[in-house]
Amino acid sequence: MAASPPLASLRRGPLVDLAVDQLRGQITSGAWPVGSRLPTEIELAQQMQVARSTVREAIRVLAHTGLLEARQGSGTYVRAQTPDDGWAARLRRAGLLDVYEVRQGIEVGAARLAAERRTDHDLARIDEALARRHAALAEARDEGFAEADVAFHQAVVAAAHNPLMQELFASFASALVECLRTLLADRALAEIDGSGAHDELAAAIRARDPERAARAAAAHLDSVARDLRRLLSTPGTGG
Amino acid sequence: MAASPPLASLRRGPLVDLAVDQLRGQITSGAWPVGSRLPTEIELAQQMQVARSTVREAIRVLAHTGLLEARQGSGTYVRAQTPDDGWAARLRRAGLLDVYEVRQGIEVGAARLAAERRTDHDLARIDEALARRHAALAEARDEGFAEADVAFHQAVVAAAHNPLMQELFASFASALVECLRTLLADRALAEIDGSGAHDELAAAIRARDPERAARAAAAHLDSVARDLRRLLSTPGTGG
DNA sequence: GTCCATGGATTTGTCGGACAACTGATGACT
DNA sequence: AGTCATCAGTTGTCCGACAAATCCATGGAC
Repeated sequence: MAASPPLASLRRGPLVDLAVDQLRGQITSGAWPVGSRLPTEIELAQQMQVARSTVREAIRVLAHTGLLEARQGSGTYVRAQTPDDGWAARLRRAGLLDVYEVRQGIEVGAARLAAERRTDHDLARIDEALARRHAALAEARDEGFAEADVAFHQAVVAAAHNPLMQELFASFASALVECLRTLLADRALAEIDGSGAHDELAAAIRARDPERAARAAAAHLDSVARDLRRLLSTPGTGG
Repeated sequence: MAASPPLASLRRGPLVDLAVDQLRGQITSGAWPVGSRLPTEIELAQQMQVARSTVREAIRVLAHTGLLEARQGSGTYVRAQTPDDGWAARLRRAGLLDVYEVRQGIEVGAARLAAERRTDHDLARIDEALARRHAALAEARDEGFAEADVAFHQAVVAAAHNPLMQELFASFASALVECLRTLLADRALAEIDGSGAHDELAAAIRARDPERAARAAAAHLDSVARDLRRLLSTPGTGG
């Protein structure tokens, strides 16, 4: 189970740092939602094949950065999805288009890596989000659609198995939701779908075809970026 | 219920948090100058009247905020007097490959945008850095080469006119220099040039050809990434 | 004299177990 | 029904042991 050949080399550094990355990955990827309770320290230690003290040091680090909160006698809970340093504020000050352009670059690279490194578990998460997205699209539920769409992209990035990428993307999430809201305010839900671009991306990742995945991601993100540019350049909607 | 009793409990919170405060106080107050070595974990435990594991958790927290650095077999040292902000903390701990992969995504996108938005001034900066890079290459000056190379890429990103992208890339700079150093330690300077990939990228930006610029950037970064992966996955050079 | 390897001492990294402190819920008693 | 004691579960802290990495002094080869 723990043998994942194509993954990052084991023992890159101290075990604690690896444990921190792994736990943070579960949070930033959305696998552990805000407010949820983590497995007990003993269970985590068994799952990661390390001692409880190692898990404790990792949890303490994340608790000190604001991502986790440990309550004695009760358990450890997810407090936030991204650290609350000045990085969030800087993002808020940046323009939507600037954020989207950076996201574009990251996600195209993530799509390529995801096609190379995805596990079956990654694929299941991607498919699950995609199914939710389809359902919301069929029922024309805007808010459900936005949530599922972001979850889909987050699952793709998670499949790239790059902690830094994952965290960066997670901090973009709120801005991306705002992008979607901006688009939804102007256009009908059906126009945003991108004519199955998401299905194509998922299929490419399933087929482990990096170039195809990168093309699918680039095409979709490009078209959305064009829409966003046109929309934001016209002084139509104040907001 | 939560009314604080007249006798404030000696334990304001978990012992570890108190230990963190105490250690941080020693650093921020200057009692422990930057670069100095801390007492051993056992000595600290005796001085604070806590167990070594408690001291360890506290040290780990401060290490992750950038104030301390623990070196196995050597000791724990003061790394900075104030916590480093933003992404610096996260980047320092991330693997070189992770950073490079994110950089890859950003710079390919930046190359495309640069081809669309570059001004004559941007072009001049790019050409100037490229000339310095060529000169350093001809004279086989490693350090000058690394500096000029990073300056070139930074100029390309600047030409994209996306403040967020620029800031993000700037925070990568130190990690990129380390990537270059890793490569230079293994290979000859001539092998790194990439057979004129930089000239091709500059030419594409000059010609305002986004797709050609993106292709040039992707090709170059991909080849370097492959070298880096091969180098970092083999335990050949002990760093 | 200079250089290297070599082995011991030192220090952090990880492990496993034990008990205390606290929480939440269950069940007994009034 | 309400109140309280009890108990299992979880985090907090402590302890001891060994592994891994580093530092340094010692000594031999040249």
